[in-house]
Amino acid sequence: MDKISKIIQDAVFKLFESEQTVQLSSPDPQFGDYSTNIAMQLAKTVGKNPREIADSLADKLRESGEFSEVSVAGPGFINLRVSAKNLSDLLEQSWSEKYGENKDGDGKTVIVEYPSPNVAKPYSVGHLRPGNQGWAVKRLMEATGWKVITDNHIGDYGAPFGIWVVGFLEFSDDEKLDNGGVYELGRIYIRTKQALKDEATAGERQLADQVQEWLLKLENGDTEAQEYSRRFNEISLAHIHEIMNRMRISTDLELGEAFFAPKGKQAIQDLLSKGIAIQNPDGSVIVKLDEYGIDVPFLVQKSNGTALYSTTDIATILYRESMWHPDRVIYAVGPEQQFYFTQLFALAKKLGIKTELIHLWFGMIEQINEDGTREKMSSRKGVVLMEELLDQAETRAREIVKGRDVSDEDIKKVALGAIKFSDFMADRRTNILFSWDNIFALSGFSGPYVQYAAVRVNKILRDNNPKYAETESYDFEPEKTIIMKLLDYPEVVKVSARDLEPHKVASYLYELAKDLNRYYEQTPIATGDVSDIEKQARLGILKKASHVFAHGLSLLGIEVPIRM
RNA sequence: GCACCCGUAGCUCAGCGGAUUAGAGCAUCUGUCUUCGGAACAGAGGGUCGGCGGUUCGAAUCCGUCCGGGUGUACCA
Repeated sequence: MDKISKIIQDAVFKLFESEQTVQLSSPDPQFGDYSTNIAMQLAKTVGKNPREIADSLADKLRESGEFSEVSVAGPGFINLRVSAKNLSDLLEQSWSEKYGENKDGDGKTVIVEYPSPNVAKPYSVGHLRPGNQGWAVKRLMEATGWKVITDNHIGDYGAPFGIWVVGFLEFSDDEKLDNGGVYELGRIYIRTKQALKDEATAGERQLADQVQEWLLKLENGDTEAQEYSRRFNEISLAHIHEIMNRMRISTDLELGEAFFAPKGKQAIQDLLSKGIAIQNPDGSVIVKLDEYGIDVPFLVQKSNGTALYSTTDIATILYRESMWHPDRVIYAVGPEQQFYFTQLFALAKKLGIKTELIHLWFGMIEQINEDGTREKMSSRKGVVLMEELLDQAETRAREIVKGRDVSDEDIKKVALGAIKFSDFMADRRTNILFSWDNIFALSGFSGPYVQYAAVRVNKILRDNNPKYAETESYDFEPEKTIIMKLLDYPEVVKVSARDLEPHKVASYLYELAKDLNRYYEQTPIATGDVSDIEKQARLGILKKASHVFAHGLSLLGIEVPIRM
């Protein structure tokens, strides 16, 4: 596509001495393979009517000999056709082992933070998106020439700890905890949150005070508190790692809030001494951000002296700055924290941090109520756990392949493919309505549909041993749609990485899969009376398609099974 | 109140660096089928792109405004 737009660009320059960038689009096939509305865009600056401009450009483009057909339509669209043979040559020229990747990142360093679950409760679908999309963004950064460091910023500090200890002492015991593990911790957490709520409505704050006391104890190095913290975190971390393993995501680092809390306290002292932060009479510490248009002061330390999220996050920014000098940091965190992050980023600016800080937020996962309204999924109403989701997906995948020779490994790939792909169906910011049928979709716009197309391609390649062939005499006409689609891939990766929108890769892969399924339906590859040249030429295209499938799916954290 | 997000087919969602006839999946209906693997393919019906106004030769897309829904708005994370 670059090459084609460059040809037009040159023609535009020669005729009108304009450097207006040419945008190509894919029109309805009846009009052409590519089209551009450059003539309309030039009309104003050139001072001629668009139709006239289009006509003279079209003449010039015909002279170039690169197009099999050039026509002008409507108010001044230039529609172009390129022969399949030319497109095939173009693909061959731009092909490499790293087809699709680029160097846009220029070796700069980016830290991607995900999935950062809290230790307080079992891993729920609430953290599906940060983990899944965070991983995809990491992969996109890698594919576009960034040096990537990933960090699991675990929520292993702060209020949840206090809530746990209070709840554990009040509603649980050693035996229950030993038997229930992380699920018992989850129960304790929910139960205690409820008790705190009831207490608050009754105008009391006994439990709330106890929660804060335990936090203070922990910060002051009380051995009992530290022992509780160690015990609870150990249980939770093992669980988090198990789920991340099943989701096939990992991070380079795992520096949680607990790690940064002491550093945070120190950082706050520095801010105070520099006069950036202000201590209120009640002991709490704030930073004013009026000059950034934010009139709510940023609370960075509670009145009882304990740390909160902002405290540890400031320390995290400073720590990363000193360790890695990142050019960019991406936080894969839910949308509820948008305001918090605008505050945090404003403070970073105030501290002179130059790093590009990005809050990669996602639409919420909602559930549908009986009255048809939608509502955010919450622990209060009963969340779906990640473990449950993975189990169910595997069970369903297993039922489908019953009686076929499919490995357990492959079943898991399909199950995971279904879950992950469904998360990429919509734009990152769109709220997702949780439904078991959507998330396990096996046909239509779904992970398994794409995986299936890839598996078919690979099977044909395995059975037919593609080898280099002289394809000069072959016109590639039946493969034209697929070749054009394959030519689009690098641009898709580029834009997807630029916008941090993995779902664009997903849409693309679906379209490629669809084109391929249609292609098999009407074009024999290695059956019937297909000549050797045809066969090898077709296998050559399939080989490239196979690469793009594997590459694109891997950007989404999805693997291609052997059989399914 | 203010800030941000959302409103496109019965449902779930694309498209929104303007442009030739607004797309996909699911659901419904009809075909293809002794398959290089049917988790497939071909086709049908279904839309005042929330309302109004503006910019433009041209608006689902940009701007304004109103309506409806969601989220956030310092001692939670």
